[in-house]
Amino acid sequence: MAARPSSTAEHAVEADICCPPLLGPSLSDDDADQLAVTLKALADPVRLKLVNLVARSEECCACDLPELLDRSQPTVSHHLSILVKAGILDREQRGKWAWFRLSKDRLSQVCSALGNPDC
Amino acid sequence: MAARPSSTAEHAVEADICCPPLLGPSLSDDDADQLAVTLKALADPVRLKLVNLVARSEECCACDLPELLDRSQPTVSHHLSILVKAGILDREQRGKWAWFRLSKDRLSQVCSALGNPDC
DNA sequence: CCTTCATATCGATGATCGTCAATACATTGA
DNA sequence: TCAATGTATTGACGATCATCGATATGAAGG
Repeated sequence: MAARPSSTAEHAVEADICCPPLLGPSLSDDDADQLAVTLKALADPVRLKLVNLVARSEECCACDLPELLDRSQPTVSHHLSILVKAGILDREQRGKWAWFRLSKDRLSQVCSALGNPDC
Repeated sequence: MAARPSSTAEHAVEADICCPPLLGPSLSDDDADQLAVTLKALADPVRLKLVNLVARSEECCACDLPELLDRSQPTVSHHLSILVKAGILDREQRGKWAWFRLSKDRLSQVCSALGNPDC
């Protein structure tokens, strides 16, 4: 043999109907781009800790975060804006303070896009 | 008032016990770093399409991927090695061809780290 | 061996990213 | 309106990244 390899697994497209798009049917260029944008927003240690802090506290005042993260105020503000732009956090202005909450929908979307492990 | 803001939500740490680490208890620096590494590996459109292709076909020969992804052979090889190093794909050499399969464990880990939406 | 061919590595380049100091903007209270 | 203060934006810098052409590695067949 050695002409051209063919998979030993017969069932090319099978099961996994419950888990679009990553484990499910074909992933379009647009879907891949969009999912990558959201994952990029999460793929940073400082932003993960931000999400974790906000999730644990139900809501967080921006004024506390530079100290908690050991980062400068501009850096924290930068990361917060990325998370808000990605739809992962919601921002609310109260007087001169900015409060942030988790927007759980987006995290659920990412989770199901990665394929529910219970499939 | 205006001395120092305090959250309007009384229950600071609550529920979400089922979903460590992102939505659960405190996320350590090491956990944040490790999760960020895995998410970075996924946070690229080409790599997402790679994972999707492999997942849909049960296994994939590297020889087909440059054409399917419209990328050069070195670029595809580079992305594959990142996914293998991140534990997302498994590599198996068969003769002169390299075959790749999904290592579902790692995706499940990421999914539960992001917090199961069924909480 | 030697050739063929699939894949990996190297080197380079342009783009994006994380970070901070400096500065601008916005809200409050006097 | 002015001073104080919380937050966002700007500008810059070093680091990392995605990409490809050229080249090296490695396996199969003659």
